[in-house]
Amino acid sequence: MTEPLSADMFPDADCADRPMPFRVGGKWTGWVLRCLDDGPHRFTELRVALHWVTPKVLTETLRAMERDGFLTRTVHDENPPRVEYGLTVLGRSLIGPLDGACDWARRHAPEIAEARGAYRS
Amino acid sequence: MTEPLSADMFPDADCADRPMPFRVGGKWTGWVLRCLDDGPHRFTELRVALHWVTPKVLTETLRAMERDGFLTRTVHDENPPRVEYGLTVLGRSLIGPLDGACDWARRHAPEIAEARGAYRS
DNA sequence: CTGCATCCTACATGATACTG
DNA sequence: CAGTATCATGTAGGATGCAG
Repeated sequence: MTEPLSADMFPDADCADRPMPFRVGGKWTGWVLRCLDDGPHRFTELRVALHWVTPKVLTETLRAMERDGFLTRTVHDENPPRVEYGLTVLGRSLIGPLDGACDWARRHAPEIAEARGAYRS
Repeated sequence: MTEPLSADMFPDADCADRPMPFRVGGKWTGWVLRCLDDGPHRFTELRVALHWVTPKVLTETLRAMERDGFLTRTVHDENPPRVEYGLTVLGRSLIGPLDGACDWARRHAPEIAEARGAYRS
């Protein structure tokens, strides 16, 4: 596990641009869950995968998820410092409903696009 | 169908106060879905059930849902005017994932509360 | 590398008053 | 009844720079 995360893990056409009526926590919480699904990863790895979110926002997201028990933050006492974030059992349990929401979005995105196109006034 | 909506349809203790990491659309979208699940209802009925949301916010929510094809707006040409909002098939299909999210929240709310209590620093 | 401090903008939400 | 118009506010999200 813990293969390095790809910067193209979330190509725009397939994720951000699709009308997604569901939100999990903050704007980035769902994506962090997906990033950590295969094992722990580091701060900068997450930054790259999440299209260079600003460190402030990423820190806030991670702190909130840690506070709610969705992930753990592990500091390895090395130089240079290494910090790893990994999902807890509770955090992992979020992935089921998250998948349900994503499946819905995948299946019904065309209908939403059509409805928006047909909407006038 | 279309029994009048109760003002206590969403008692605070059971909904708004529970930590809910999921969001469907805007803040009120999920609650509108629940209100319309049993059939069409009127603007003011929705206002009452949703704890007297301001008309501006309710209008914005309903317009957005209409635009995305989740509900239909029907104007009955009477006096006084009567407008009814009802779910489309697409809107109804949102209820499945919504239930999944709510079930998750119900089951794991205690763990989140515990994690928040244990969180220090 | 990690992530805090500061400042800033945009949007979501809301209160209040008014109209056909 | 079913909204619209206007104004106000809080918070999420982001840009930039600096520190351990």
